Amino acid sequence: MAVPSVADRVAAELRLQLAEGLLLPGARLTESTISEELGVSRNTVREAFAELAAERLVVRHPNRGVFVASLGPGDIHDVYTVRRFIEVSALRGGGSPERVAAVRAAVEEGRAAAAADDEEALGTANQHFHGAIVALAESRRLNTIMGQVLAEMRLFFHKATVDAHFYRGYLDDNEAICEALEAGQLERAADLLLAYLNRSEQKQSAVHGD
Amino acid sequence: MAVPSVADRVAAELRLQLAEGLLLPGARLTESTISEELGVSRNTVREAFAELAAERLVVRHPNRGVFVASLGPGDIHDVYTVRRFIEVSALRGGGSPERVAAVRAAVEEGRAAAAADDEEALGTANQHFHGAIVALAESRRLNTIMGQVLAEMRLFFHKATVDAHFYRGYLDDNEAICEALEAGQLERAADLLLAYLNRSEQKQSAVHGD
DNA sequence: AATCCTCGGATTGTTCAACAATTCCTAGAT
DNA sequence: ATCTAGGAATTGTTGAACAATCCGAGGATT
Repeated sequence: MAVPSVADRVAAELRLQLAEGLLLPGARLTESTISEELGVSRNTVREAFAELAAERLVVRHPNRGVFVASLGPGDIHDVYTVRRFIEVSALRGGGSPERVAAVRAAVEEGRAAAAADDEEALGTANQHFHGAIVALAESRRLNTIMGQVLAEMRLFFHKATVDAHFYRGYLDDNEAICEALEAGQLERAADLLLAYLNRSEQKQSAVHGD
Repeated sequence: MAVPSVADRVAAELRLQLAEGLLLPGARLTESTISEELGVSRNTVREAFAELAAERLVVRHPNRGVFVASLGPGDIHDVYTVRRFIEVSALRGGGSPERVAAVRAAVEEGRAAAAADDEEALGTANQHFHGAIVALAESRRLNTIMGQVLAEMRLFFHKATVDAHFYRGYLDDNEAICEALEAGQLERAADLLLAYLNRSEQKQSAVHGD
């Protein structure tokens, strides 16, 4: 029951292609093309665009069309500001044992990916880790906000992952943060996470525009 | 230039009616009615609905229609959780003199409204106050998130404002928080705000369902 | 009387076709 | 080289149509 609407499925398909890196930032999405490509009406594509635009994955230029969102230096800082606010607060608040276990699971997922030399899996494991931190707060709204932010970041992380060992250095950070969390040293964990985010932002803005 | 699209104008009109309390939570919005009422196509109304649904002002029940969002007890707690995370972090981070001045301005706006016995204005002044706190962070994304949260709250605050002096008690809280901020006592300001939010949540969940 | 069933009526989900408005590109004129 | 005028292409919006789904009102059954 409760089959997702066609518009939702189109949006999901586009989200997938965006995450996959098939559609690069700045690329144009023409309604008619997608319409016939997916075998749906132009109007339905339009509704899907509205969804994606609300999630900031796509930008609408009136009368010009929709384009894959491309984040400038200002946006990168902005995204990290949101992450600092939400993730650090969540970590400082701690969480139930199950939620803490989920954080630990994400760390192990990262280790496994590193052992298998799977950079792709390493990246998603890292995102799971930060998602699990926000999930500590048990807030539906914060979870969706974080989900959108992570989706936004996937958009321009593709450039970064060219550097094979990009996420490698984060493994120990995650481990340390997780240990502090498990030990109940919330302030310390929060400080570690904050430092991590600051470093990550610097790296990112170094890779991208100035 | 850059005339907003018709769909945007419809969405804006509905947003207005929602904030105004003309459309109460749970009310149904039929496409055809709004369509002829505003003299636009049903398809356009549909796009407007997509916008509002993304802002959580409205919920879509598949094949049943869209309804004005109504927040249950869990949602109230959730909204306050988001506010605690974002507002407190923003306050703790301080801001530029101009942004601090904006917070002060919101406090004075509240005082003026109280002097004029205008409960309506008092409510919006209070929202300006909290908006100004988030604005300290100078983050576009945090501002829009906060805007959506405040819009969500306006939806069910109408019940509360029946009590004529509901916001009255907040005036001194805001004053104290603002003074601490101006004095650079950020931790103290953050503590005050946190206490305020906790009290406010209790009041709200007392007024609404258990 | 209460429950179940069926059948219309109404509304949503989706498509299609059309047209105005706008942008972009190109070719020609100055 | 710059400017202007067309013209093609795309978006924005409308209107109508139809299938799918939901809801309520009676009727039949126990």
